[in-house]
Amino acid sequence: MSAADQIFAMLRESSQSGAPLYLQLRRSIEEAVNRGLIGPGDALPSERDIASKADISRVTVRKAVQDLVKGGILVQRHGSGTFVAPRMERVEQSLSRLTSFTEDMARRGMNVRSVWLDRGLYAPSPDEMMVLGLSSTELVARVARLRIANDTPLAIERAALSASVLPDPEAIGSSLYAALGTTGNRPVRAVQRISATNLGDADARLLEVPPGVAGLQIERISYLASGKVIEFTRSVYRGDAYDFVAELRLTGPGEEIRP
Amino acid sequence: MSAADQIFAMLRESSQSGAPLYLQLRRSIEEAVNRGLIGPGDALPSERDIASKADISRVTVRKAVQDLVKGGILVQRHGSGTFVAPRMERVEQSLSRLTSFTEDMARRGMNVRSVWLDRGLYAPSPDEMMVLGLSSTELVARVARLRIANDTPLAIERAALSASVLPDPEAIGSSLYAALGTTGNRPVRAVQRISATNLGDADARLLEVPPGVAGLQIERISYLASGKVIEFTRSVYRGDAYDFVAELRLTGPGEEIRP
DNA sequence: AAGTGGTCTAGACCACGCG
DNA sequence: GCGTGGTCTAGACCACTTC
Repeated sequence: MSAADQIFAMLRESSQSGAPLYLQLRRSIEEAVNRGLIGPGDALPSERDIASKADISRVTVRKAVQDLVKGGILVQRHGSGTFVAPRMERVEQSLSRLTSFTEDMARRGMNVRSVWLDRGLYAPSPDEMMVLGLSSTELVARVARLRIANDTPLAIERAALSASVLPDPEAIGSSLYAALGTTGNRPVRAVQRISATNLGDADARLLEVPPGVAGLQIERISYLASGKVIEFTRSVYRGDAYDFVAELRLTGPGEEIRP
Repeated sequence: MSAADQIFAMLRESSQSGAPLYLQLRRSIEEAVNRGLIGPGDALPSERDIASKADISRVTVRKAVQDLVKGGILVQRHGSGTFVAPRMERVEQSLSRLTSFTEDMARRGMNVRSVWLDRGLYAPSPDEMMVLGLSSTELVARVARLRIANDTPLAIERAALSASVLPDPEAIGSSLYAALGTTGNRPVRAVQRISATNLGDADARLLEVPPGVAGLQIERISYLASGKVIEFTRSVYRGDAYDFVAELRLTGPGEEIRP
């Protein structure tokens, strides 16, 4: 009995449950993956094969499979087939220290590179005017990068700075902060806001995941020692590849704590 | 021209783009919402109406609408209709202080309550044995709560503690930490790991969101002053309702920073 | 009872990949 | 060329809400 046939066996067992067919099928496939009957990289039968063997329509098979693709369990390659998604080892990043993406990854023995998505001077958006304290006649420097580790895209970083501190975005080498440091504009403090979002089409394509999977959305505002805002960065991280780690402390004795 | 008709106008304009029909329709609806032509709470035409007016099949309409539901733009109520999702004001939570959910929300003037999902003593899972340092003959106390603010479910918290520090989980009042404090077992420090995930059916139902929307998954390990692990909590937060805020600092002078 | 979303079907054509 | 996933159709029945 082939591994994939286990799926059909489980399906038959659940066939009197009254649950929708696509749910029964979805659970059967999920079970087969969780039990290791089919492992990462293995191919599933084609949608048409599943449909005919399980005696359900291809539309219904697709609904089950699509759900699992969006959940990151399966991956589909147009013209090629449907496969169990490779297990992704997650990367941890500290939430209490300003660290370098490049160095962070290098310390983990990962091969890192970036792709420029955008570098230039623009008229500021209302958001940027507010946060960076720009007037509508000033310009904003935007730099956007796709961060890649071991050939896996991990994050999209879109930074905005006043053009007065970064008049020539094209001149940045591999490090934005190094460029800022040469003019004494290196941030010493930042505040980050983290939330979850379903990735849109554009971001999903860049990060090589199906649209709709969960991602971490991060807004960072960086400050100079003087307290002036220097940088406003909006980033999107792959939810399946990233863990952010934070340490919580009691700030004083006698503090009330009831989580 | 009714507000909803704007959708069809936009659809006709994009009809020569060559893009898939469901994408054209999805974008038209998204645009109408973003431009405020239809606001939160407003009803969309029924799937059948959209299908006939736009001269496409209902299956295709459903694909477009489903995508927007999973993205949190629309909500559907079985038997009632499809509506623009109400704008959710996000709640911010600090990532550097151990704070109380109840107090945090009360400070914001929100009405808070919890629903117990589980309270009891169990044989520990391998995870729990590892983290809490239990042997397989010891028991683990599990307490799980659904956190609700202003009648909106915000989070599911599932805590695990050694039964030796919480022998009677049923005896907890509204505050786990208060119960721990009476025996001198109140944590003073915690480490959190944050990631993003698509919510599964069970969690999505509890949080009253459609399955598959993005949520924040948080693992917290809490420590006593002695350094002993006291609590292991796995939580799931609604991604559309929560922002976690962290402050980053340079830990010392001369530190390398190149994000 | 009428209208809504939820599920399901059988069949079609297109776009992509692989040998 | 052949098999794969990607899109689309027209029609059906069920389950739920609302009147």
